Amino acid sequence: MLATYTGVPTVLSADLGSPVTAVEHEDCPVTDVLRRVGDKWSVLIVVLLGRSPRRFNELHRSIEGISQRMLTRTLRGLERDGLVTRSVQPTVPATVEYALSELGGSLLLPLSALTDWVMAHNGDIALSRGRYDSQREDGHMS
Amino acid sequence: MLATYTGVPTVLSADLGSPVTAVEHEDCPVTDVLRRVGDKWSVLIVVLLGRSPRRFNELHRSIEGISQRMLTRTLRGLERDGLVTRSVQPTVPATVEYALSELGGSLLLPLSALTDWVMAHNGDIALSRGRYDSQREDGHMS
DNA sequence: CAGCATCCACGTTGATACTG
DNA sequence: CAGTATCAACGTGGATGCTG
Repeated sequence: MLATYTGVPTVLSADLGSPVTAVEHEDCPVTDVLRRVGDKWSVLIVVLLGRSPRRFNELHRSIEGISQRMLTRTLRGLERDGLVTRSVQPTVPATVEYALSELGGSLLLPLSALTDWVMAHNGDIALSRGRYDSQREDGHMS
Repeated sequence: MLATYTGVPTVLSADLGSPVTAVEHEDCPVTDVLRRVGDKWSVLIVVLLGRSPRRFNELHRSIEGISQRMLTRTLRGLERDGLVTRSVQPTVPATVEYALSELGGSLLLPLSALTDWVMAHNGDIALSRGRYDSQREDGHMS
């Protein structure tokens, strides 16, 4: 089931300037997607919509703690990038359904690779943090 | 070369509360790593250290535009999580070498999955943005 | 129901100056 | 060389009130 991939990570063979310039870093499409993935709500919304399409308030109720403003903003961003589709039914009052696009669906796979890694190494990270933090608090003598 | 994986993305089968509570979202180790991956410098530093270990100022020169403060902060964060190792040579003045740990190296694979996805679909995203933006500016009539 | 507009708090990042 | 300390700017996210 788990193919233990042994090749060289492609990030290591990517062509980077030396030094990496500020513009290169800022204009890089990867940087761009990483920012999106790192924001507070995008991934959660993508995952939820990956399970089933939902209307605006349905989504709002699915996520405790998200403000209306941020739900709107995040959905607009995802829609703009083509990851999410927005369809308005001309009922009164209006009904709007959000769904994952094919592009958005394809993002779930690399996303899963990342979340699987976290679940596998989460314990190591916690241990490392524990060690690091305890070394500072008790005297941090050389 | 490219194994077209057809299984169900594991993020979709992950157990989530309904609604997802604020605490669940905040305490989730995945959320945590996503924030790190989404910050401005972490991934770049991980990739650079994945190519070769470097000293502090070496790293500083490798990345145009990063401030000394942010380089320090980012390295501390990566070290705390156990992704990067820091070794001090007792020379005068001190020499400090940073390197990717085994854990950090293992992160390069899921990271590559993500960056590969971006390189493959970058064009789609750009097109979608173009369409979205032009629809708003020219009159956005119904 | 599905938003937008406004104002505000906070966290992240950057600039600058200084140190073992 | 490899940092720390302080202050300032900016962007993200939240609260509240209003609307087609």
